[in-house]
Amino acid sequence: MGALNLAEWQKLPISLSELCINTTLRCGQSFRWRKNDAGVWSMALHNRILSLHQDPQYLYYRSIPPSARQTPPTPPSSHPPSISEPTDDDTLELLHHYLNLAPNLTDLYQQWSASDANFAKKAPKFTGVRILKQDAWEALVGFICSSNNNIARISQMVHKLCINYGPLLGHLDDEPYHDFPPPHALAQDGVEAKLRSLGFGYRAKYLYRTACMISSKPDNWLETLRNPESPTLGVEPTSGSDWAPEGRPGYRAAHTALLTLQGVGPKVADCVCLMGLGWGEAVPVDTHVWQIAQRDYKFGKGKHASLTKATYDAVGNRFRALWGREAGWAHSVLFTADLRAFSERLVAKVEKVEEGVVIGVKMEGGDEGEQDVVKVEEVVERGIKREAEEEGESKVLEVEEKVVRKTKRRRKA
DNA sequence: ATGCAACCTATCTA
DNA sequence: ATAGATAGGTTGC
Repeated sequence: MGALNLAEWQKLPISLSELCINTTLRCGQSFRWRKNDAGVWSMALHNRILSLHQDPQYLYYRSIPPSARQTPPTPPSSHPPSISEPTDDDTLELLHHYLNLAPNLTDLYQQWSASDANFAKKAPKFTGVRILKQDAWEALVGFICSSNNNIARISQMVHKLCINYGPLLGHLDDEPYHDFPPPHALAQDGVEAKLRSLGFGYRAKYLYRTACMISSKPDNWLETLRNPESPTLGVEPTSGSDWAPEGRPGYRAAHTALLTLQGVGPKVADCVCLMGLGWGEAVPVDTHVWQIAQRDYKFGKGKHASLTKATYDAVGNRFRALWGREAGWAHSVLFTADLRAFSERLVAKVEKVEEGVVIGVKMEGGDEGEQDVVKVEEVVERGIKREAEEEGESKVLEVEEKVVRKTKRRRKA
């Protein structure tokens, strides 16, 4: 962890409340970031390899530009003489855009907390969750892969797409980094069979057919569906004349257009709207969000007993009415809180341990009461397995196992 | 308009 | 140890 020479990195002052890459880059938005043992996140992006590291004061960044590679794709003479190589300012601009740094996340969290007690309760453990501005095509492909799937396998599948169909940009830590393949690369004969052999399952056909459909449209078709408001500043009142719980007309139009693609249903369409097209009000209702809607927002009964198309829209409208124009951002915070990969943050905090006896246990992130004691106990167990794989903090593990035994006795007492 | 089985696969769960 | 459920769903009947 400590063998990083950060002196050679560019840095940007930013607080963990405004951006937490450790949460944002692995909460199921983007599937290509990889973290090494030194805590450096890397990904091929826009013809370069980008690396990130964060501490409480700064976001550190650096990129391996095309010029550092063996064979530049374009001769230097084709560039204007003043800008012969990508500069670090260029990278900063790219970062600012990709990480979507314009909106003030702290203000937004405050707004959502003021209008929703449940958000106020859950959010403090999951600050700095920011919606990335990803490429729309990449988001589309990634979320077509996401159906009936888990984040680990989705990431693996996207990686295979890049390896097999994306241009090689270079190496880092002896590993190849490929850029994301363009639509025409996936619209070739034989792609479906190849993807099946690579383990994509029934999504192989969806990807091939959607790639063909996108390739047959004008090049900028996806871009025409984008939110034209360049940076979405979220601090203005959300009850403007153009605002409705259904969302803005441009968002509805984009959503409808995306539904015509193979393998794209309402949930995937909303993921692309939110993370690829800049529509902050898009609320993807997946299995997690549906659970949340039932548990914390009184859905799941009467008219909205099951997740039909009508219920899907009702859930989105409810959250948009509650959280406002950046409802999709707030949704992602609660979604992240529900992910198993982050369940360790809901673990009860051990105040003191003496001779194997738990003296005090403080619950965080849940209601009081018998029901939740059982819930937390389950979360603790999953948290242990998770940590054992990733961090290997043996002392913490021992303590938490004792917590498990302690709380287990209270099961259904 | 709602309900339902089928769809690929790796991992978790009981 | 092993069948069943689940993981950021969509499709077609």
